[in-house]
Amino acid sequence: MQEERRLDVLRAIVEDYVATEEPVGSKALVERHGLGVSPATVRNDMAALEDEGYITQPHTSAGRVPTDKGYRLFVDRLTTVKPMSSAEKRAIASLLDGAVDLDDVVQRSVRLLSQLTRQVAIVQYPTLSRSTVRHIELVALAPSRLLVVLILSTGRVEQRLVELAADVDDESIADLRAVVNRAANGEIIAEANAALAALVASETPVAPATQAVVEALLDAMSDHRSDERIVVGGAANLARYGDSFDSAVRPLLEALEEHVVLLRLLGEATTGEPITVRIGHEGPYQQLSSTSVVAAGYGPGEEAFARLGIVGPTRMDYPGSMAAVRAVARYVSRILDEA
Amino acid sequence: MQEERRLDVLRAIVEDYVATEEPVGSKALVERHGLGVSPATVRNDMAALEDEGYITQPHTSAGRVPTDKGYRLFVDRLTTVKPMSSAEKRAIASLLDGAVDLDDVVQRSVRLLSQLTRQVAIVQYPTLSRSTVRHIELVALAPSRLLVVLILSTGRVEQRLVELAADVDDESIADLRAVVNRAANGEIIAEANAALAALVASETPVAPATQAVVEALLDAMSDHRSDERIVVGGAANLARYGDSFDSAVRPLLEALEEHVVLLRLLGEATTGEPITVRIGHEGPYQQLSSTSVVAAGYGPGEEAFARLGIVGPTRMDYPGSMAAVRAVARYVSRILDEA
DNA sequence: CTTGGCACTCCCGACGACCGAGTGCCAGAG
DNA sequence: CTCTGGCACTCGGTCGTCGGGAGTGCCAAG
Repeated sequence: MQEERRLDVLRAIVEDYVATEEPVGSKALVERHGLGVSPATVRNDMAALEDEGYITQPHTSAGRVPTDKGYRLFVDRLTTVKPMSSAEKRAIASLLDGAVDLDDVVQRSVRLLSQLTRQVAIVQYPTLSRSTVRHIELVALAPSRLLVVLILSTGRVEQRLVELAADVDDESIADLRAVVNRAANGEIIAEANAALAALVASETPVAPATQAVVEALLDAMSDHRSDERIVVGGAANLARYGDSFDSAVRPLLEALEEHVVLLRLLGEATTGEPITVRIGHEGPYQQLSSTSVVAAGYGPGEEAFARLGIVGPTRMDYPGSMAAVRAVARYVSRILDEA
Repeated sequence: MQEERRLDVLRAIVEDYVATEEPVGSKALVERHGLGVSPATVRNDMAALEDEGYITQPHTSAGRVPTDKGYRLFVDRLTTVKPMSSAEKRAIASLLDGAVDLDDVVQRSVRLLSQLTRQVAIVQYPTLSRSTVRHIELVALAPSRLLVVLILSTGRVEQRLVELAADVDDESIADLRAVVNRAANGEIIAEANAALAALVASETPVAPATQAVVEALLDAMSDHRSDERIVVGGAANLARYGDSFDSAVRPLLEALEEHVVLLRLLGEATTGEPITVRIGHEGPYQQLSSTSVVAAGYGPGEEAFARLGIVGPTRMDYPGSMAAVRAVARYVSRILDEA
């Protein structure tokens, strides 16, 4: 009974603090939220919550502010992700539906996320590792010069230029095209990789052209650069941080330049929980101890191909952010599914 | 004679103010720079400079600060672009030489520029308009679904997905491929555009597939998005702005999100002056009246394909920035020349 | 367990004084 | 005519003081 009210108090503190950015006191709390008790009672609850480490006061005799632990409890137990309004859903759908290619999808998603949450948004390009090979095309640019084009299920296209020692005719190119497509098409990258490697190993002696093309394909598949690609947007929202410039904005601005850091922030693409929240010090970087990350995996089918999310101050609107991230992740997944 | 000393005073004021970020007074000036006159003399000169609008004082009886007009005079007449040290040149060369493709060149240039100048760097992708068509590839993803791939001489690859009303067989795809390649290969974009358009116009009746593919190609060629593509880096340097957060950082952060704004800031790629400086209010945006832009065109050959530059506070190190921008523009041009 | 009362703490903004850097002006020297 | 030293003046920034007010913790009573 009292336990329940305490949680109500914590929720009220979090909501008020997020809204006002100021430490919240017992009196203001009972006024703004309709908890039917007196300030004194709330004070007792606050003292208990402080003992348990959910809130603190910046100075003796000021209002209370949630701790990271408090936000954690709030996110885990005191809030449900509120679904987007149908108007918002329509806006999301219409904005994303106009996308013409993968780059465009990613760009639009970043923009959308940052506008919805008014925070900095991050979208990782779909990684190669879980996608499947849709088609391999060989184009003869010159008699001894092949363009190898690898088209993946996510819509990514990787290309490699191959110089051959000797000229090849159209027929053998067609043969080779058929061979590599038979080996790799429809397979996920890892399988395709193995199949192509086996192709070279089994064939004796290996034709030089086959050798060269397969090498180019393996190279294209293992290319880590596309795994690491990340797009950031909404940095202008940092301007709203107001105070706490040095403690929050500066390290975050630096982090935004380091895509490796961002990748770690987004975390691993897990198949379990659809949405992850990292609050303040829970993240891997001490300098970002006053920022939180809300992220989700996305991708066609069941498994997560890549991640997207937002970064903001620990004092942020978690329910809203979570809802936005989830919604965008779903729509993007759906679009990738259709493509 | 006195005129000359006045300009010395102005130069000293600009240099000191850029270094210290504080209004500079007559006494400090004669101490730090070796002008062999007394503070009182300098004061007279300052009064004259102020009358002419080159400097102002923030409050009565504080030091002087250069105006935009003062910076302009400084840039035009009081400074020469100092060449980079050979160590810096080597660093630039080694950093840029490792680039593997166009994307990589652009990425590295941004990073380099922002590190050299400690400002926000902007690099525009080379525009399509001057590049030539290297190859067009059609890939049947499904019987009624074609992937159109356009490969340009600059290394850019544009792709479009085309949905056809009816299925097409491999043979007609091969025919179509041959037709469009014959029309466009080796031509610069404008010519290719015209040739393809003529293709559709001459053929009667136009096959629906041809129509659709040509439309996709025209779209890809005239796609303004790749003209507008811009990469920004070094936003973390904004954190050093210190004061003037609202007046300078906020609008700049917002501008960085709007690539159209950045394009206007970089200005037109002119063949004349190799390097342009826009100081404060000289730019097209009132909100950015306390930021300056140093930019230069770059590209293979004589004519500028695209632009790159830096954006920073009006109170910035112009000689250093100009040197860095010029150096990077030259090296990038050279690399594109070789490729 | 809740509530009203009460004394206490301490942040914050206003007020005022002081200090010092910097200026403008003037009269005198070169 | 130009430069210089002197001098009075201005004014922004800093520091200490000082209430006001919001908020707290504790206690005794319901």
